[in-house]
Amino acid sequence: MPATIIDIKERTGLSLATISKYLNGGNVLPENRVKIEAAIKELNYEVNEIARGLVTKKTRTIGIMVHSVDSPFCGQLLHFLSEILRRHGYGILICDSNNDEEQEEQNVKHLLGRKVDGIIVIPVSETAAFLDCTRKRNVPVVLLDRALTDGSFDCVKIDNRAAVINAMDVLLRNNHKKIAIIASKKEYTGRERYEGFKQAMKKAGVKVNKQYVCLGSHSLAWGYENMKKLLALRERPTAVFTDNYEITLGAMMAVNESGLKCPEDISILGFDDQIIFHLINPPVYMVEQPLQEMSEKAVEMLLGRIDSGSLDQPKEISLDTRLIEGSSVKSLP
Amino acid sequence: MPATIIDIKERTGLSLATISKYLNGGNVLPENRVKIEAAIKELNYEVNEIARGLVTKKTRTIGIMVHSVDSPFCGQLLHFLSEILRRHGYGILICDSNNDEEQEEQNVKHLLGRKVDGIIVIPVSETAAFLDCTRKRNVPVVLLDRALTDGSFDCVKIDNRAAVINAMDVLLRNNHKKIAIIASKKEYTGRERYEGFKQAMKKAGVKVNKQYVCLGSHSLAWGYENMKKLLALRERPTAVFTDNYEITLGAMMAVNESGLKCPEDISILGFDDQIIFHLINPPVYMVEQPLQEMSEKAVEMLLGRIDSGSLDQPKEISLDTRLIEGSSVKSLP
DNA sequence: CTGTTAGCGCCTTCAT
DNA sequence: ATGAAGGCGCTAACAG
Repeated sequence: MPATIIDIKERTGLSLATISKYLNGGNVLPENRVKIEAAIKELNYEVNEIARGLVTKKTRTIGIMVHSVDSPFCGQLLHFLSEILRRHGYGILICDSNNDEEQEEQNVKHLLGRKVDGIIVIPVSETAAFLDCTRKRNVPVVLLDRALTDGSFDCVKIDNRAAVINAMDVLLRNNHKKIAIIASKKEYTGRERYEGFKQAMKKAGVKVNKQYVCLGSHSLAWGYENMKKLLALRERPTAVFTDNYEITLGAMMAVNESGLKCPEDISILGFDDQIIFHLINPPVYMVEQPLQEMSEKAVEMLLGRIDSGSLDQPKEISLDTRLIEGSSVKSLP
Repeated sequence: MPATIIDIKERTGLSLATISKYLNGGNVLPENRVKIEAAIKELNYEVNEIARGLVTKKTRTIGIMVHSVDSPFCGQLLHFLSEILRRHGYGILICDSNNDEEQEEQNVKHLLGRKVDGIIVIPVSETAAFLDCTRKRNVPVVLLDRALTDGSFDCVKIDNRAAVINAMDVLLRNNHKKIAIIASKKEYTGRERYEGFKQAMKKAGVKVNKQYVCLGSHSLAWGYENMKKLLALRERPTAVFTDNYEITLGAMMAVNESGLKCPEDISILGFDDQIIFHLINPPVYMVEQPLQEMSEKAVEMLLGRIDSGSLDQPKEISLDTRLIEGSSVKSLP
């Protein structure tokens, strides 16, 4: 049985109110403060956050829903989010949506029942229906990495189109024309990056060969298969833009396995910075997302809503990315 | 303001007790059940788990502490754990210890303050001191993957020595004698697997060359650097056992970069099954851990303790591993 | 099967 | 600065 505030009341002779005040950072006579602190130590007292939550209506807990815990991208984001939230005194309740919209919907309910103060979500769904109940309950939500097609929620993401346009410049100024893309099709990020790809090509006056456009799933397998396919084409592309970590990795493997060399035989431009891409040979040219900054902004926006209860117009923040130089792009004459 | 049980009491004219009973799966007259269900739907009522927790002293929440969220191994485990616990109606509070013992200690306190019903931990620390407070508070703990040098807690892990001995047989029966090991030094798993390595060598009557023993950190860099070092030796080993995912990956990169070929020039035997090892060329011979089974056992043990309040002697479960055939081992004459 | 009555541990007015 | 009392939303005895 853990000690309660009553135990320390009896131990110190003070009233509940005084102790509670101390616990919450209020002013207490120095002598009383000493007494209380002694009692806390001896009794090994610890605030019962549950009881506190019941009366304050704040659990100091943030729910985090990720499309897949089992993904390095989410893992890194979770790492930052958890560190930042801890610094603010918040705990985190993590839910794995497991790339499943139904699960995602259940997760929201689950978090709401647990009275989280707010929710950060890297969504699976593309529409906002699953978030309706957070509205009714007035629980603030911040979208991370992926925006939704409808509904208005705060959102922190990167400027995907600009990132791709900027990155594609590397290929274009090295005189690549036969440029392929392997990307995910349904996700917000995949769609946006494909847009960026098309815009970059258009601006450069380079025609997009339909055979070079491989839109499918966000998976290593998709990257692998399609790179194989591209390499087998009669008119092989000279460069490939790979849309995310999984796809890039799969594509690199396909190249290695084919006996061809990157960048001599094919150039690769990737998205997402994972340590592995620095270490393999050649190091990959890629777009780095500011994961820490994204996490910080997301927390900042969420806590802002929570603290102020503000219902202002939702904000959408698009952060800049950085292009990391590698040796995976060949310069063409 | 979410609806409370009182709102539905007024809406139905029933008493709190009846409604509570319904909420907890008790028997209620069919007509009342209908009334209650209607009210719940209309009022959009949802049990307040906080209030419930305050009285039942159960939060139906399990704390999970991992040495690093940002690691594929932990990510996969989290995936399974979260799915299994959800099935049992539990939520999870995840803490990232970030490979830091101090953080780990704070995490325990944090979880205890949040009154989790139990804790599953993949520890950073090697001794059990940081878990003392769980004892005082009578909160059950299950260790996962890594045992501690002292203290007695339930523990679910694999039989590391047997796994390595079994795996090493592949190298030995293919007539490898110059076998190196790159492993982590401090961690429980690293130590155990090194033990297994030595035993296997001893049993086979093969002497361990000290130059071939690289004990250090659990990191990609360690694998990379040491494989480079091994490849540069005058008397290069013919095979290398790599202790875990990160090290194996680093080692593979070093090989690729060196221009040498696996398995022609050097054979590799890895630990931990990650999809990437199936896809690279050559697919890696490796030990697969039964992550799902580990997760299930851990949950089972923990919920067992929670439900029964039993304080029986802690149990240690060692699961069997599976050897996955690859093409990364060459047969020597 | 249903209703009444106490709390769970804490924070928050109010007085003092 | 401190104390006394009431209540957060729910469940757990009881009694009927």
